[in-house]
Amino acid sequence: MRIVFMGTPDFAVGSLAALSQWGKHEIVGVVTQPDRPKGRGNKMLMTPVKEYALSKGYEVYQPQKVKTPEFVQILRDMQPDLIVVAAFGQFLSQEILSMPKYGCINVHASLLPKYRGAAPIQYAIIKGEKESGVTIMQMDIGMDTGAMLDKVFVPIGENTTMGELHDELKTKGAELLLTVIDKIEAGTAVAEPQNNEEATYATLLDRSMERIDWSKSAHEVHNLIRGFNPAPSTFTSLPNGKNLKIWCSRLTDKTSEATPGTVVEVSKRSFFVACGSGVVEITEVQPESKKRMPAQVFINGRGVQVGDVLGLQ
RNA sequence: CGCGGGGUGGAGCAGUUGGUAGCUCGUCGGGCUCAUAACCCGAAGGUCGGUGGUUCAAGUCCGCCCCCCGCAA
Repeated sequence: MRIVFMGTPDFAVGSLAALSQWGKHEIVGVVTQPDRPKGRGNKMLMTPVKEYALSKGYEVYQPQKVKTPEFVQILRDMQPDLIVVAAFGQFLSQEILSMPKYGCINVHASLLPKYRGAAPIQYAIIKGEKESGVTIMQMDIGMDTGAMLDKVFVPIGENTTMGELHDELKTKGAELLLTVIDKIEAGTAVAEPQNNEEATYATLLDRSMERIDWSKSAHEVHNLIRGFNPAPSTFTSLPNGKNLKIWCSRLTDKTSEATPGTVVEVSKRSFFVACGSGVVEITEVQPESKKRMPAQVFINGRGVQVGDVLGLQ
């Protein structure tokens, strides 16, 4: 069948690459977000999906809005039998949803109806979930509200980071996508409606969430740190007023009455910070203007001492 | 030309008003120990990012270049 793929970040590349390598169906177009100025120097950067699509020689489209009559016509000219969407970042209109013979399906990185929305992988970890997964659904006009076609489950360990979970969901999601497409083509796919009562939302991440609130519990702090690793990462402030990114932590069974944010112990390999309840061990950091480094190395350079209080500014 | 911070032995840092380059760790050798990421003794290892310049003298001052990073979008 003729497939149009819509996606933007690295997560979507997993699905596009799987379709490409599969080779069973023709990818007649790839739609992704427009290039935007990003990073130091504000250079224009293409999306990961565009980069991959170009390397495979696919036609790439980057409309500001797919809903415009102009782009809808372009889509129609592609004569898609199926539209596959993965972390695209734009809403589709009913006109587009009903265009392909087999409809539009979405690869979503959570166990719907939980964590509908933009940042499902981060939220699953921040909320301390023990399990997440990928859901493939038929799209409808709502945000991740369509009937579910299939799911794959992935366990989340105590120290699993967002990056690790992301990579696993990307792979598992891509595999699942191929089996679902087979079922759709064979007419054996079964769509199960979502229970809206159980829906939760993973709203867009907000910059202010990156600052660690040490008055929260050690579990919450640890979940935030690993949920934001490797992006956008969390930070706190040092006594000298400079910021310190916190990349990696471990839970401990220590306790402390010290003010939250206080460095209560500095060992050779890491340092320990008091939280609202419990103590977290910090194992990897990044000072301003420096590369990320193991806490051990930071300590060697006299980065922290017992008694320092983090997060005061 | 978005704003800003850095490049000093393998790593992370210090280096004051320009005048023999230090610290913590690692590495190597030796010792102690049931043992160790612990402790003790000793050793190796640096043209101070590059390039011009000022000076009797530059890691330290000035110009240009290269690389790295934080913030903002």
